[in-house]
Amino acid sequence: MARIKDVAAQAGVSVATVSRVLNDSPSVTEETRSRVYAAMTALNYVPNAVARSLRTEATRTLGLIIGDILNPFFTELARAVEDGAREAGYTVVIGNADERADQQDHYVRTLLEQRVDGLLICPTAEVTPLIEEVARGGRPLVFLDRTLPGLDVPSVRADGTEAIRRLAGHLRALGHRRVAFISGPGTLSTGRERTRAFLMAAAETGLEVPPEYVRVGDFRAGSGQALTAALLDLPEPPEVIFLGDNLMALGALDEIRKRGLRIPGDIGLASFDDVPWFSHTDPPVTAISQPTAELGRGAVRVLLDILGGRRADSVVLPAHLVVRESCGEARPHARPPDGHDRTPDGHPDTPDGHEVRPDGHGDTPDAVVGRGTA
Amino acid sequence: MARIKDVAAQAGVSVATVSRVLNDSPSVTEETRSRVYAAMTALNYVPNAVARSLRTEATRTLGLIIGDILNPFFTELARAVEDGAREAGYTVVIGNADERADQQDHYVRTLLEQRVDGLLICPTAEVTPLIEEVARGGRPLVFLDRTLPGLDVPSVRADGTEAIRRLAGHLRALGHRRVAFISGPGTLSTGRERTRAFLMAAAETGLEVPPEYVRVGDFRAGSGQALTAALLDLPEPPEVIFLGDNLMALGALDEIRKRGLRIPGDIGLASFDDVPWFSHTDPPVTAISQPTAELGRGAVRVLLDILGGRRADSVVLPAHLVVRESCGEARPHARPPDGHDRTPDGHPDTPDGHEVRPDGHGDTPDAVVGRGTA
DNA sequence: TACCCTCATGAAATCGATTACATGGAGGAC
DNA sequence: GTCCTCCATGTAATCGATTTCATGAGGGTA
Repeated sequence: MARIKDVAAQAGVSVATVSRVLNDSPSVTEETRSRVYAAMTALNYVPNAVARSLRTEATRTLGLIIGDILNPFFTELARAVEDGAREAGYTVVIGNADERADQQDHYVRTLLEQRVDGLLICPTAEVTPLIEEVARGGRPLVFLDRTLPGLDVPSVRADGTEAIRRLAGHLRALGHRRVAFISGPGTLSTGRERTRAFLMAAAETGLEVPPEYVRVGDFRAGSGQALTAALLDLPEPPEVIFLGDNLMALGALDEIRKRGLRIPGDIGLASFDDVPWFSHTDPPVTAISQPTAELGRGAVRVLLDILGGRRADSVVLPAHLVVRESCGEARPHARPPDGHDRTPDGHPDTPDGHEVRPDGHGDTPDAVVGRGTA
Repeated sequence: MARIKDVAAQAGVSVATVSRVLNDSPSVTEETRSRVYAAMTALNYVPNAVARSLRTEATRTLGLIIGDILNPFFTELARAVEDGAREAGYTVVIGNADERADQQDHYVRTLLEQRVDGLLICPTAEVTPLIEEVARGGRPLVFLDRTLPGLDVPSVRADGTEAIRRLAGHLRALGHRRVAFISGPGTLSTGRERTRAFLMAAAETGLEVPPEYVRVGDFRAGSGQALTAALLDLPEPPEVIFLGDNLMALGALDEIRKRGLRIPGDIGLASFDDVPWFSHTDPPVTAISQPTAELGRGAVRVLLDILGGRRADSVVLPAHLVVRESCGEARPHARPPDGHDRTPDGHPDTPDGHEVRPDGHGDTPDAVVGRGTA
């Protein structure tokens, strides 16, 4: 493979000049420049980013560690991160923690060895010694989606409190009283926050939530299914089950379908996270939609701010309730022959403040910014 | 950041010795080894993979270029590739071509600059000059899912011919005659092969497929929706529409739902690609399932074979028909109170040879191997 | 013509690891 | 006691780029 030295020889110049051409230095004659370009194409020269990085101490690469690559929320997030990074000329290396702290740490180590310029982490557990070391070491680091307490690391995440409050109101308005919540692990900030928000909203709204109605899953399909089964087997099962993320909702759908129960007639269902196919299930699922794209791009922006030596603020974006039919929204029996059978589209904010959106595509929420982490 | 030189000083040895410890060389005293380890932890030493790669000419990194990161088929594929690579001690850098040849080439260039040890590419278009150069240059390269003609590059892909034949039989058995196909671009091997397989199967089975029933989409939701609309607007619309991939099926569902048509009563639907949520749509979608995990891990294995200097064979794995309800399978009107409302689970191969699988989870198919590409 | 300034270019050090080769001490054989 | 061997360790070259500093040609001015 051709090296810069070969290009220099072919063009009859020094390696320094070739390097200047590579880096668009202004102090190169137009004539020399074109001779160098000619040599590069003649030799099929591909600059060696490894050598460049060794010298410049920069890889123009960002590391992203997500919780679970099979979770569409994280893949959407990853896509947004990639988009933002590419626009800024960065490559992204993705690590899949598979919701395991050891695997998360494995990727942190690998990415540090690879000398990524900065890290975006969706932390999978509580503070590990390695994460703490990275944070204290002052390495460019941003938490995404989830945060860790006690570290001075900016974070970019969504806040579902208001959306959950609206969901509670929606359920109450439909006449439901007994609502269960299957949350995520208490070791994750998202798990804790959603539980707290749900309990608060339930109390405010007057929903009945006995202790056995609050279960802790692991944000994966299996636990959603198992815990749904447990709830359905209670002497007095809930009228509605609210799932803490889209994978557990998938598991819940499996369990409900397996039992031959009808939604929302026999059991109502709602989910945190909105995914494209929620509008195609039987029936479409009422969900809380996170501004995934804005989260991903926002996190890249914050990280690039740190890399650029600018001040980095944490970002909190609101999540939105998307009402569909899975909690008992009226479903017309006769469909009009010519078109929509539900509320028409086009950002219709209903009087009680939530969004009725049969198609599941989002709008751009406004950002709430604050300094550092709690 | 601590360098190998600092560790050497701290441990009172030379850098060569530290390097030997890093690389598990046997010729280091146990006592020296532990002194070096102590120094490394004391200094929080993280080896610099950039410097190592420059010297060893190996990055232990594989490049993967997928067609579209929003397509669950490709994200599943990516996950399988990552799993396989991690087990072998490799990191994967993913590039998202977004189904655009220029973006694909952009990532090829970037990955070459990063000196990945090998490339896995799901080619997004016909042979570009860059791809040809890479192939001719003898760089470790494997095509995944899609292939390109005329290049001596091994490929790992699924063959849907038999599954499509079974789908045709299934449709015929249900009494359908007029079946339309929305294919992928003719520039992609998968688009061409699926069209050819469908036309062959239709002819064999006695389905009516006038030219206006065969449309060419781009494997993305938008085209699935638009082309479904076009088919439904025909003077004599088809009884069933078969979509060439899961994203176009999503678009078709959107269009059908928008028009208030019922599936399968008003229009039947089937899809190439199976995704987890197809069993939760209204109604569950009959689909052709590709052995995604085996494809991804198989491709890594082939690439590692090339890297290890072993002979590399192309791999072709069969796809499977998964019958659900969207083409007219009988749906019970009364559900039993205690459980399943459809065919029971457990790998039931029905007499006519296809799999009836309400849950959408797969089995391991047998591999068909052959030398090189066509 | 002499002097100085500008600017394009080149020579060589450098980044942090690996590794071929050199070295020296311990131990065994005679 | 001498010599040879083996083996743990050290010295220094190397990978391919960037970058600092030196250099010399060319041009403008007095």
